[in-house]
Amino acid sequence: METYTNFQISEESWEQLYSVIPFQNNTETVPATKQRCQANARERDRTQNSVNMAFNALRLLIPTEPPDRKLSKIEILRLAGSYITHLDNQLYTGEMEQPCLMKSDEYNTSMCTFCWSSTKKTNHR
DNA sequence: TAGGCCATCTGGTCCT
DNA sequence: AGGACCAGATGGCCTA
Repeated sequence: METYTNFQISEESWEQLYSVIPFQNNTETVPATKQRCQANARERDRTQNSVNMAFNALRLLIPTEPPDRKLSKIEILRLAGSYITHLDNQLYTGEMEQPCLMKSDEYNTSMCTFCWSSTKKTNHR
């Protein structure tokens, strides 16, 4: 049994589609399928406009080296958590005099990723 | 080629 | 009832 749900179908295309797809019962199956496709479209829209935009916004707040480094979603979440910890450390230890001691896996140093990143920025000036 | 990542679909649950 | 949210499944793309 083939499925026809992997298409993005515009509202205008539905009438055309009804005549092509061999639905068993046009009065019941088609409206249900149409509802499903509408739900799919909403979900697509939600993922693109809500979830992904939120990830993009969060990404902009995370300093990396290089700054435009591509991060996956899981990396964004993990680094955001690390960054919060880093900022928390900074809050309690004062300014950048004392880099916090979280280990950076990324650079294999004893300095945390964000202290490392801001040190590199400073050195470039 | 295997593994990671992502978009999309789907059905279930919750909320208004 | 309909929409939002969520998690699991699936298939495609990319990279080491």
